[in-house]
Amino acid sequence: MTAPAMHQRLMAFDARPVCDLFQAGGPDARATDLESNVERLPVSRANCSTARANATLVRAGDTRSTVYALRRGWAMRVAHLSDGRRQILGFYVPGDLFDIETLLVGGDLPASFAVRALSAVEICSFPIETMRSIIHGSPEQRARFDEFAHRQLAYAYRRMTDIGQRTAQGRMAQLFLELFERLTERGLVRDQAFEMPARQEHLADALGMTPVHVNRTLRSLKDAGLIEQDRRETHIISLDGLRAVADEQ
Amino acid sequence: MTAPAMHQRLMAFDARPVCDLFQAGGPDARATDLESNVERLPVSRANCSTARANATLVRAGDTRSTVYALRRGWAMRVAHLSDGRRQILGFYVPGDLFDIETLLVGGDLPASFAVRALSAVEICSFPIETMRSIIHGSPEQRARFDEFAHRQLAYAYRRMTDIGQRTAQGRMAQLFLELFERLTERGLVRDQAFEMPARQEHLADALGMTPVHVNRTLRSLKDAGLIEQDRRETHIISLDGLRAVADEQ
DNA sequence: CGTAGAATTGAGTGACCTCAATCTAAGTGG
DNA sequence: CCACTTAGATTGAGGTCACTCAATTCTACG
Repeated sequence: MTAPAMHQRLMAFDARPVCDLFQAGGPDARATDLESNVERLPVSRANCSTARANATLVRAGDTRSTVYALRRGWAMRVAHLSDGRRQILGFYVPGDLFDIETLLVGGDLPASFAVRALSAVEICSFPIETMRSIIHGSPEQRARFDEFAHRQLAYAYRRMTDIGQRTAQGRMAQLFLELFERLTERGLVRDQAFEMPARQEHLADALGMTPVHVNRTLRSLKDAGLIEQDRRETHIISLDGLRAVADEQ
Repeated sequence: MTAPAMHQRLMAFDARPVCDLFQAGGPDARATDLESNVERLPVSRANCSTARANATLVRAGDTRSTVYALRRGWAMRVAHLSDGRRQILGFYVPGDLFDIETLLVGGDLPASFAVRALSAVEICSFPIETMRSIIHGSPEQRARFDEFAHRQLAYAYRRMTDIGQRTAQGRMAQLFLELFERLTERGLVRDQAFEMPARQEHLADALGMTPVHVNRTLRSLKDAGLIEQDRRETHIISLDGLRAVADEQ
């Protein structure tokens, strides 16, 4: 399929629902059914695909012409160091758009950081030009996108503060609270519990600590009666307690 | 002065040169004279003001209607914790625009993080509406702004990686290299040396370490013959050596 | 000079790391 | 249905990087 033809096909279906993802998702956007927010996106299945855990979705250094929506599973933005160390810059959960920063750079600037699947994922790709025309077409869409960019920056700043200033327990609590909020917006939290495919190893790389220490930190949070973990589910027992730890440490 | 009147006055002078600040500043933008890039901005002096070191330029929680250009001195974006700890999220150097993320949020969302003067500063303020109309008026300006936002995010991600993964020496080297590059773009580097008003205390808060340890880390970099510090000047002796430390540690 | 802010240095401590072993759960093939 | 495998979680012991506290020296500036 030639590039123009693909462009045309994607423009054909109603693109508006996709852009609902831009919405920050206020209280009224909360869904009662798990993943319903994602499921109701009438996206053409043709441009959707799956990838297994650990697959590289966006390679650092590639020039990009696509943005993605994550429909199932988790993904992560990763900075790799030459000696194998890595920093997870952020997690993407179902319903998130990713690599959308591409839209911010005019030319064909290469991606600075990779995006990799954390679990098995189902993603949906859109030509950058489609997205760009959507954004440029309407001030409201533009505003949503701007707010999206602003959010990314705010999350990065908060995580930076966590890693730089907080103890292991404080960082962990902050991360759980962030995920709790984001997943709540997406309707992916039930009874203060949510599915979390991230391994202790991932938490370690996201919070700037070792897997071993993540384990001990989690234990202390469990012993304090703040959280529980069962299988792949994380349960927040005491939201207030977790907030206290997050603030103080 | 009423708000509309102020708006009108600011729209009167040629706003284009101000927006040159949006330019990333490629190799051809390099100036030979110190601060000439900043000095040649024909900005109305009427909306310029000065502040002394440590003054709060943007308070966290305030709703904002202004963006700023930094003409002299350094400023910093700061996240404050309840118990007095703080994380410096980034430094602003002469020629930088700041609090411009305001433009990203449509409503009157309050600023998430404060901006404070690091040294005595001279700043220049613009009503947000002026900036907004400039950006919306031209695709090129819009693209410059987008690239600006993208840069902010990239810097934040890099710093996060530094704090999370690198040793004290690696972080310090990375920071010096970033400042070196940015100040070079602004023509504020001469003989691989630049003026740096940031105290060890500031470096500590930016890199997630204590002032005492910053001191010892600086000493080790000096002893290794990588940098020198004299008065308020920081001199990069071995750019390659510093890069090696930055990459490996 | 005298004073205050900043930098420097020493000594002791603790949070977090490293290395390495063990345990658990969930496949997988016979 | 059960050995076998493997990824992940857990625990222990010991080391170290960076922190805390506190004293001293330097530097700028009135």
